[in-house]
Amino acid sequence: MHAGEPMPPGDGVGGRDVIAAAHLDESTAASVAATLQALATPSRLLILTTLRQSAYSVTELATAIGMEQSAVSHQLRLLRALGLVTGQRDGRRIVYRLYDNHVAQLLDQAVHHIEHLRLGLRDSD
Amino acid sequence: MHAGEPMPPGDGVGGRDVIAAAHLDESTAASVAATLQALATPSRLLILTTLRQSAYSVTELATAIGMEQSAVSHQLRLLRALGLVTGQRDGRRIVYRLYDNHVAQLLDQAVHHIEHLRLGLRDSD
DNA sequence: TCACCACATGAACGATAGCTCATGTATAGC
DNA sequence: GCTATACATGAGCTATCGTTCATGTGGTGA
Repeated sequence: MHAGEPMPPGDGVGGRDVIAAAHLDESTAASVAATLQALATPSRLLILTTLRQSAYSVTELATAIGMEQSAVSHQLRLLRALGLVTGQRDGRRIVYRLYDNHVAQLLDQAVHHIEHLRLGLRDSD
Repeated sequence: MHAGEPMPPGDGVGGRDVIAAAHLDESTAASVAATLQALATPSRLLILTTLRQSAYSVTELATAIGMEQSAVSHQLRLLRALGLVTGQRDGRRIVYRLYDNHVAQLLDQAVHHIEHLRLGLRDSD
């Protein structure tokens, strides 16, 4: 008798069933959280969604987003360490792009779900 | 083998094509980032993945995860404000559960993608 | 009504994040 | 070689986060 009922959270919105985030141990939770941190800040989210359209150099990114070069570089370092983007020299520039399709999908789905969630938000309490 | 090419993001795993995180304006980026912040911390991630299995009261959650009741309550307040969980009285307890299926899917897909990403991570630089 | 339980909430504190500023490193052109 | 460009990096500052501690609020049963 935990909480009343087992209550799987499905009221039928999506219908599509992914296997599970079932039961994370603390270390997995920490590592997943660390990667999600990368998506959890406006600046990095802008960097990633910009890179999702096409590859960009650091300066191009900075101007496109409206951040300073140094700030962008710092964030790119982080994103690289997390395996979300890769950089490749081209002359004196370094062209960054998303690491692979998983990153693009993670981005898309996150934005997709969150838009739906925000639509369902009432000013209840 | 996957880091080199351009990448139209529709080809891969799911087959289901979400529209795109295409070009976020700053305010959308901020709001999406705010929601993702909720998944970006070990404690909240543990709370959410626990609630994904079934509904729990605050005290149950606290013991299950190994946090203090106050800390859990603080985080639940945040998660509630973001529309990720809902609470409902049952006697003197308040039973929390995920708000809807979008939350569950967001959780699942995030964990799923990130596990794949972490598998592809080498100790490069 | 009174004690008790479950949860919420405000204040305070240490830790961390993201930015700017200044400087270092690598490539290209002269 | 020298200079300019493009990017990386370290130090430092401020703001914010997540936690704990103490206290408030609401429901329950004697």
